[in-house]
Amino acid sequence: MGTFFGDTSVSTQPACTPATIHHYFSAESWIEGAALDQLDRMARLPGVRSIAAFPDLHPGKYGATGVALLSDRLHPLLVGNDIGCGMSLFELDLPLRKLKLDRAASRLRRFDALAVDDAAGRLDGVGLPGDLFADALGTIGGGNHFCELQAVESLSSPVSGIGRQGLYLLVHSGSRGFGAAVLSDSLSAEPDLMSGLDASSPAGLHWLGRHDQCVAWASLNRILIAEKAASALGADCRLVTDVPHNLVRRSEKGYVHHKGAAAVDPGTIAPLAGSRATLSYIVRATEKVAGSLGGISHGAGRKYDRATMHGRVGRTRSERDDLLRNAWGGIAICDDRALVIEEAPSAYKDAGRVVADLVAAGLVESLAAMRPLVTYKKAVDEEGRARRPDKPDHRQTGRRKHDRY
DNA sequence: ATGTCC
Repeated sequence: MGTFFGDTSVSTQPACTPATIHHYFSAESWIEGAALDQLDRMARLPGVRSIAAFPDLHPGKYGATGVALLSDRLHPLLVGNDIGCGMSLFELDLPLRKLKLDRAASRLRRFDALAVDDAAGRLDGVGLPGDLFADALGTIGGGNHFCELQAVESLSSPVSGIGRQGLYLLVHSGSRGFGAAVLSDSLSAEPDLMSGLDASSPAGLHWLGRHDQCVAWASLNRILIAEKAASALGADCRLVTDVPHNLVRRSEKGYVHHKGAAAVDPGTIAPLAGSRATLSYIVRATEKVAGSLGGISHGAGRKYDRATMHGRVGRTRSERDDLLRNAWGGIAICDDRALVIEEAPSAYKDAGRVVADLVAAGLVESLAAMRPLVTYKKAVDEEGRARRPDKPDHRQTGRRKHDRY
């Protein structure tokens, strides 16, 4: 399966008028040329009417990430494999003054491996089959996914559910193997998926139905991750806001595809993630998001791709250790050496710059800045295996998949 | 992104 943008067959199709591309970023936000090229290609895909591009725009596998795209055909490739991926913010019933950072970090070190209590019942509770990828439910996954303990660094305006003395969990995760299976099934059934699907065709209806399940699954997944993390800390958590950024929303105008663009409505409170060593933000969408197809940025956006990061940072053990601490005394938990490098804070743009562009465009008001205290990425056990609950290990032979610390 | 290609 090649990536679509290497295929010239579509760009030479009889030209319909390319969709309008709206840029919601300023000259101060550096945008990679490859991402702008991808936007031009996306604007020529069948059925695409208009595109909103946000300041965290960066190149992706099948198209640029950081966009909302209105189309009258469905484009599963533009949503990608992690259907339903999003950011959820939770408030802990544990005050900041009671936090012992080192103890919290050691408790969180084990939390991802905790089993979910009554996964089948929880799936059933949101209208999903009780056996739907139940083993993966409540797990964070890899790549840029995380669960982060945060405190308020500054509060620009009062927000219900957010206070200076509180502690918060920001969870970034998606639909794990489920979304990946949905995309791969669609690719097998329709090799020319780059042309999109008629939404009323059997394949289109099938993808939409599975998509809706992924969105519900991913949302539940973030809740269960937070519940497990809260429980590891001896606390309860309350959902403040849940905002997906990989999905399709139906509108009267067509299908709005979100790829790494938070799906909001006027008034939605949305997290905008920085990195494990920089501030994240809480913003509120304004009325003007109707003009940006209901999209805003969900994070800082990548500045360097994963491959480029190798060699740039983390050459020595001590450099890698430094990558796991931040200026506020915060700690990142990541036993996977490659992930430490690929997700280094310097791989990301400045989330503050992203917020400033969105504010300047009138799309959001900034409510709060949040500092990272403990960022959970991945832990491995003594044998170098990822911590997974109730999973027999089939990888005992050969060398370890991940280097340990 | 992915119980990720063996």
